[in-house]
Amino acid sequence: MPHKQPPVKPIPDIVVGRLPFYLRTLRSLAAEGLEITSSSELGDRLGLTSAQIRKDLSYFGEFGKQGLGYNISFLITQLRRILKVDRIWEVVLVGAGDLGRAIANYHGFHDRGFEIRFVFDSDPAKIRQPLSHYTIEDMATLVEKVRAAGIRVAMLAVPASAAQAVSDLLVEAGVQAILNYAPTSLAVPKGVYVQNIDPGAHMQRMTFYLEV
Amino acid sequence: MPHKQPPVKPIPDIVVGRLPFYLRTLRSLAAEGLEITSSSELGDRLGLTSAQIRKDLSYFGEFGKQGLGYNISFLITQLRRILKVDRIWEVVLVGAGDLGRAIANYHGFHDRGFEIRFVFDSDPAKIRQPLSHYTIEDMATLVEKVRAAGIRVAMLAVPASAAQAVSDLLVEAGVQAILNYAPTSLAVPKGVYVQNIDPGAHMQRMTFYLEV
DNA sequence: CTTCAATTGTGATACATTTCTCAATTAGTG
DNA sequence: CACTAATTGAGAAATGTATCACAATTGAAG
Repeated sequence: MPHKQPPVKPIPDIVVGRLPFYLRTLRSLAAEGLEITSSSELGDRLGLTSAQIRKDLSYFGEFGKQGLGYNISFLITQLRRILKVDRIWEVVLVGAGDLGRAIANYHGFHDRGFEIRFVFDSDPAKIRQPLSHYTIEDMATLVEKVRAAGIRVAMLAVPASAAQAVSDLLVEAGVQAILNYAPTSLAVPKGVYVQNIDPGAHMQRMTFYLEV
Repeated sequence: MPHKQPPVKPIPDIVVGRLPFYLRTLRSLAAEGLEITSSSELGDRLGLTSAQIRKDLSYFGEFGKQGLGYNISFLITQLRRILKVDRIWEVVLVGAGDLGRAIANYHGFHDRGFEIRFVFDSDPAKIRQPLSHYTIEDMATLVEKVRAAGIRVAMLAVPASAAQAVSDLLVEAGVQAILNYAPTSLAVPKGVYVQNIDPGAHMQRMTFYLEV
């Protein structure tokens, strides 16, 4: 009945990648007023098999009760701890174009463990202008400010042509995790994690399957 | 020396998912004025092994020349054909909030095979307002208009709470591919493809790896 | 108190994906 | 024309991931 402690073996990255979706689904179940769920209910909601969900969770411990299922709020707590979002990470947003603006105005990150602390842009016409409840700052001051604040997580919403240069600045400033919205590959040193968001790539992945 | 014809065996979806990134990288090489590349150059740019790139491409034919590499513009042509983006797909965008606005203003989709044809929202304050060079239309008219236009691809940029209902409308209208920006799982019938974009999930995937 | 239905966690198995390796081919060089 | 260096395509091997299947456990019902 005691649940085992943290990772003993390396966790497959593909498993890590599913955990945020488990967490998201659990929160939505909680919001519906449920207290208990099962691997098959989660699987149905997520389009995965129940076995996969149980196996994934088993990398981290024993969170369920045989015959009963999982206590939703307990599992939420565990997943938040595992993903290290049982705290708020300060984030730097670079790029105050349409996308940067949408990101700055989006209030869904806070619940998931993130809070934008700075917004930078290099366009003189934007610097010192307000954006959401931030003030856009000069990208020339990025390294010092980000480093001084100890920020380790960034969102990159600049044009592809500028992305690598900005990425280099972020790394120089001590950033270790970059969510890259620019449709280009970033070269970063070991120890820096990059996740890419490329809607065009997703679109093209779908058209492959459409009969013409 | 002849290159083989289209898929003879089922192509792993994970391979399909990488092709858009190969295409993106090839276009960027072409933009740099290069005419020839190799699997190792592509691999370096993409952070993949050369063997993986050769193996992936080999599902579709023989596009390279031993000793020489790949002709960039030829490979671009082939990938565009394979991904069926050697044409323009008309797309319906649902949701004219900050994100919908950013999507409507983004001009990067056209080059990759997509053109927004309609923008819908349900907010009376937005209906009939201009957005980029579109006019926001009443979501109540979505099914008829999308069906009449024969549109098969959608982008969904509405709040999570509305996403499933809108998805149902899109499916009813004949849409077969949905790029879902809402942080919720969609239930769709077989034959409808969904790709999810969830920046929060990407962020949480990265924090897992950060030492505290 | 026994039986039952539900459900977990996990070892074993099956399946999928990546990497390795190398024969074959190519263009360039002397 | 022979040699060399570069590079592909693909079978074989290695690795990684998902599914299966079932003992163990739980709470509820009778």
